Amino acid sequence: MAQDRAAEQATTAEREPDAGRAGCGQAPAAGPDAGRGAEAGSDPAASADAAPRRMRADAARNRDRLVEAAAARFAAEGVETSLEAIARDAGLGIGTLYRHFPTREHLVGAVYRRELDLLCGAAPALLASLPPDRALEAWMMRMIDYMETKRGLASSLKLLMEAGESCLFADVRDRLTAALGALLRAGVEAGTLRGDVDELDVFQALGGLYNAGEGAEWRGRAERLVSIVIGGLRAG
Amino acid sequence: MAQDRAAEQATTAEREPDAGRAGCGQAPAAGPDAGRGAEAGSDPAASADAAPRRMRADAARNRDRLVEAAAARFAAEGVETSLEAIARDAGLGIGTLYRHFPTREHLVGAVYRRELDLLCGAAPALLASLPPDRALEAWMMRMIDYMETKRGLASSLKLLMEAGESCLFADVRDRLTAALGALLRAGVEAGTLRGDVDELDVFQALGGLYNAGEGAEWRGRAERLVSIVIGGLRAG
DNA sequence: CGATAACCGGAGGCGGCCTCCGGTTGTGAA
DNA sequence: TTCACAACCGGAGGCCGCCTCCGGTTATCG
Repeated sequence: MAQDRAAEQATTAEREPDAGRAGCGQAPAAGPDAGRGAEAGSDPAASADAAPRRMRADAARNRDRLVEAAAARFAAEGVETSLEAIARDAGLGIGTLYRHFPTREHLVGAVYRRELDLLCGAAPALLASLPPDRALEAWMMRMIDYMETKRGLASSLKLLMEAGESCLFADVRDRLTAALGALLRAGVEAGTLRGDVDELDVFQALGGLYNAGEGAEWRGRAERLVSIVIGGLRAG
Repeated sequence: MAQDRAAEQATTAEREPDAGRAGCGQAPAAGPDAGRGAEAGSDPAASADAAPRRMRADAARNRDRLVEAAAARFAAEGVETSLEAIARDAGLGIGTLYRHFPTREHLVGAVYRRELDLLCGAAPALLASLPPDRALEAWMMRMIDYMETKRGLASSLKLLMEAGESCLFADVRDRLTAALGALLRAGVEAGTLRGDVDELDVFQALGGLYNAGEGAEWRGRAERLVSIVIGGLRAG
């Protein structure tokens, strides 16, 4: 089991230039924010060759179909759903799915990377317009909103938390904890949040979100959970 | 590799014909899982006989072996491990495992019920000797202790939280939330804990415990998580 | 000391995961 | 425009885990 994981990670790393790719295909504004924030720029081989080749049209189309089908299944059944079913939904073979997304995590990442990016990006604005503790609370509420509309996001976060060093998720995780850390530190400086916990602790504390009841109940539970966590983070 | 690691755990008295299981009814053979439903004794007709029959000696022995093997595997690999591997470890066929434990949850329940019972039982004593908020904190710390020594307990709790209405776990869950509720209500009456959350909210908030890092890191994270939750529950 | 109910264990059907490879097709160069 | 090749497609197949079912075995009771 463990060796399987190791093996697939290895093949992944050497095979596909796909690793950092998000929804680059459909992003019309190729501005400064487009695409890979993944590259930390410390890999000489990768940065040497900027764009090896454009993706073939059929491949891009199929990739989109897979992401779409996966999003639907993830939303309906959670992130543990069958990959073969996703391939069938997309009208493609399982082999195609595995070429585009060597692991389940890659697929999940492709589906939710945009949402998580949006969430991360929201932190500075909140911080600029609210006192830090209120900003942190607002940020968490925003997270709840996302989770409510895209139910599978919760599963994604779960994966994010559990697979600590998945190379694919590493950058998303980093950005998420960075956003959290910024909010937290601002609060500590302002004296409204306690300074003896780090962003990972907060992240962990939010872990209860991804199984906070069902349906109508969920929203209430989630909000109360956030209120508990915020309360527990206030200095005093 | 760690088959006989946690041997002592199961060699204790696991012999009782009915150590306290909540029969679900789905058992293929009426099996050893007859016995007290919830409590309140409202089904005298169904079970007919107070003492249906004593378990056959070989059956009891095999059941013990299975629990022991499962405890070892759960501790080593988490609760998602292969049931067939557990049966092999125990030197038994997969059929035997399934007769004793019709679902994975039944097996998990058999392995961890005792630990969870101990945890539940500790609440009244704590409440008698400490102010309610301190008692709640101490109770949570106790939970951490259990989790640390029997790492699989975390997986068990996870299952407990996720499978909301598993009839097997229903009674354990009820007792756990009852203990939590007692602590919480005492604190509300004393005015030291807030009254706008219920025991399930607290339970959920502790959900982050079961993936709070690894190894040495774990203890610290877990304690900080508890401190956040306790802080968030304090009135003020 | 039988009769019988309970138990044992593994074969087998099902489905998911992942790999591998022969056939197909888009793409860039001649 | 044509051609060669690289990239892509898709499914067969091996492996494994889940769960059921049933013929053979054995402990327990009358």
